[in-house]
Amino acid sequence: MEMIGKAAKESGVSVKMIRHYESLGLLKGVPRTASNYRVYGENEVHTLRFIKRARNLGFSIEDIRALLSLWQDKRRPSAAVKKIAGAHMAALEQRIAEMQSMLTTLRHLSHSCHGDQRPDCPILDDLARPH
Amino acid sequence: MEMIGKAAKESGVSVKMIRHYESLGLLKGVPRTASNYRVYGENEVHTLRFIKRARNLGFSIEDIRALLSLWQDKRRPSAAVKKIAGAHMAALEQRIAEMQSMLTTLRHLSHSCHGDQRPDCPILDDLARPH
DNA sequence: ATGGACCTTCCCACCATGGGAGAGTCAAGC
DNA sequence: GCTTGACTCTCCCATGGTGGGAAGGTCCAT
Repeated sequence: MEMIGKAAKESGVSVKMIRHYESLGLLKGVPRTASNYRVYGENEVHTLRFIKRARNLGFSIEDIRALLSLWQDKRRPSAAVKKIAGAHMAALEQRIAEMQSMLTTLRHLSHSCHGDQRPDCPILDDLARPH
Repeated sequence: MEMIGKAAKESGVSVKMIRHYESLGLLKGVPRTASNYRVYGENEVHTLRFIKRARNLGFSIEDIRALLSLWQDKRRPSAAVKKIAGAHMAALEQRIAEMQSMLTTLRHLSHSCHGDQRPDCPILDDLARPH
C-alpha cells in the first residue's frame, strides 16, 4: 500500500502536483484507503513518471493529456504522437528565437554601456527612445 | 486631454495593462477628470512606451520598476542599469539553454519515429522509460 | 496517550494578460 | 431633448504550473 509521499519520491513529482494532476484528470480512479488516503500502484507511479518526463521536455498539460491517451491506445498511429511533438518543437523554436532576439538587442545595448559611476546609459536611452 | 484609449494607441500598451501598471505603482499620480476619467500627458505616454519596450525585451515588472526609477534618477550610475540588464541576460541565456536541451532530445526522438499508421513510437517509449 | 509524521481538503499566491459584467459619461445626429 | 454608440469606470474571474499554509484526520512508535 503505497501512499502519496512514497509515490512522489519514486516519480519525482511533488505531492502537491500529484493531487493537482489527478484533479486535472490525468490520473483517473486512484483508489483510497478506508481513511481516505490515496493509494498508488505501479501503474500510477509509471504514469507519474511519464508526466514528469514530458514536463521536463516542456510539454503542456494538454499535450500530456493527449500523449497519455495515445500511450494507452495500443493501436495509435505513431504519426499522431509525432505531430504533437512536432508542434511542441515548433513552439519551442519560436520562443527560443524570440528570446535570442531579445538577447541580441540586450547584448548590443549592454556592450555600449560603460557600467560605471557615470549616469550616461545607452540601455536607458534605448528604452526611452521616442520611436 | 488625452484619455486612456488614446494613450494605449500611442504607447502600444493595452488599456487593461495601463490600468494594471498603474495599480502596480509603475505610473504614479495619473490625474482624473471631474468624471473620474484618467488623463495622460506626454510624460505618462513616454513612461508607457518605456515599459512596453522593456517588456518586449523580456524584463520583469520588478526589473522595470527598478529601471524606471533609475531612468528618473539623473545621477544614477550606469553600472546599476547594466547590472539589471546583465542579470536578465543571464536568465534568458539559461532559459534558452534549457529549451534547447529539450529541443535536442525531442529532435532525436522525433527523428527516430516513423510517424505513420503503425503504433510503434520511440517518443512514447522514451516518455514511458522505466528510469 | 502523546508526539510526530503522515494524510486530507480548501484557499491563497505568484506573473502578465485578457474577458466580461454593470454602470457612468460624452459627443454626434436626429 | 433623446437616442445611440463609443468611450470610460471598478470589480471579479480565468489562464498555467507550482507552491505555501491552515485546520483537521490518521497511523504508528514510544
